[in-house]
Amino acid sequence: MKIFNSYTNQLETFVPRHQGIVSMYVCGPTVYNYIHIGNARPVVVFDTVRRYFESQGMVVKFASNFTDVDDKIIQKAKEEGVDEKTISEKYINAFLKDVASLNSRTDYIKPKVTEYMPKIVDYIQGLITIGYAYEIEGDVYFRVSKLKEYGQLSNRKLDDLISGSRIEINEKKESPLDFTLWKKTEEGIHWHTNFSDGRPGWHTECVAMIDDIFGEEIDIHGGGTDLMFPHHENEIAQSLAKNHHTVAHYWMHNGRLNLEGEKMSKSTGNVVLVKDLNVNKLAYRMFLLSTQYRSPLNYSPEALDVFDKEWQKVQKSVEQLYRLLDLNDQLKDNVVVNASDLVDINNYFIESMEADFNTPNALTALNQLMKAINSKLRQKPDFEWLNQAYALTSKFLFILGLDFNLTKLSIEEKSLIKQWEQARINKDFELADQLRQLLVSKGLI
RNA sequence: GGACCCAUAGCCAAGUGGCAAGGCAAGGGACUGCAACUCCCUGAUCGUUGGUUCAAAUCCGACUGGGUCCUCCA
Repeated sequence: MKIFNSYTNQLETFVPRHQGIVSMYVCGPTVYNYIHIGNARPVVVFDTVRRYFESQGMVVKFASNFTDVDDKIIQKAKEEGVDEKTISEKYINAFLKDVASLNSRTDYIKPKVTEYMPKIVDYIQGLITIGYAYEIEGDVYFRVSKLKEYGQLSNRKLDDLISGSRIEINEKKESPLDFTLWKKTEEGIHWHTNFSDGRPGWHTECVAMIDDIFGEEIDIHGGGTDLMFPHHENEIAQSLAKNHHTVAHYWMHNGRLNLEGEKMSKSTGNVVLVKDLNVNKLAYRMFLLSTQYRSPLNYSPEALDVFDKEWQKVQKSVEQLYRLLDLNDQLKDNVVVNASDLVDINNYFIESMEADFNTPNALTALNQLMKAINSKLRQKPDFEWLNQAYALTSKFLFILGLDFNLTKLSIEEKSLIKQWEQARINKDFELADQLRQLLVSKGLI
């Protein structure tokens, strides 16, 4: 398995710290609104990464946070005249619902800032103790100049950062690059600490959570490229200071999703929400996987329509295959795939995924498989081959997160389908058309 | 202003030194009781321009055109 490591800026062979176990952390949402289709990209990308490792027999320990303390949440709470918890709970639930609709797993560790406050405060206190942070008038800042590695991840030099800085000069800070760990405030939800009454900056939560959940370095840290600087750079800075390592062995960053060529973000209002997508959500997932995760991806309704059709084709082929096997009582479990054409397709699929999760090529393999199945469905049934093809299809769909439920036919349904087939053989087309209409209305063909 | 990325057929998109995958659209054909579905065939001097090499979409330089980050953002 090769993974492009953003920290070293090169393709590297993936070796987990502990054999057979993969630890992953992905930066999660700030919960003040419904997620848009761009927010869904890292969710789907890293869910697919997780699914692939699991399909290879590895145990994946996966965590992703909820930022439930933030200026925007406080502002929203004020606007709506409710407390912050009401807002964050509402949008955490909405997030999980949207994630599930994209067939991304929700069974992962979900730490919240509000539940991590003592550990975040301890983390900050620890940084002060070792001289990597300082407190001024109740605010606490990280002392960036003390860390010569700063800028490695985002490939920046300290001098460039200072000269190119558009950050307003904060007189209190020692250097404009120093970032806030704790901010003194009495507005909105806040906590009492030795430094002041206030709340944390947003860079400490992830490292404090990773420290607590994983105890040591993790294998993979994921997130969008836009988080590289400053957020991930600052995570690394804090971790280097406190733990002398860079949090993760592999840093993975997914590219942005643009809307009709324009940047999409909640703050500009230029958004399409996941819950408002009017196509099958799995078609949207397929669209997201149709481009390599590191490349930018441009969304347009027309582009999505293509995958809506693609998805329906796949769905139809898989259903037909399943129905045929079911109708003939030929469905089997634990099928070994050894037909040479299927083995070739499987090899291509696996090679693609092993090459830094090349999902576009994995989708090509899925396409080849569908084509092979469609051809075989027109021939005299070879149930051995068809069962193998079904097993392979199920595997591909699981890994890509495009799996969907198929239910076995009842005896009555089987009988109906057989009657329809017989009517056609008998050239009783009036009866055949009636039966076909009935079967279509039941969603069986 | 500083840092960085991208440019492959009408559209989407793989390929990162050895004759340019795949999908959509388009055209042709096959199958079919009618439908729908499906299958087969047809398309590229890889943005422009210099260079390195036996060999370049792929490496290096310049140019042009897009985009990202430096501020909240996934």
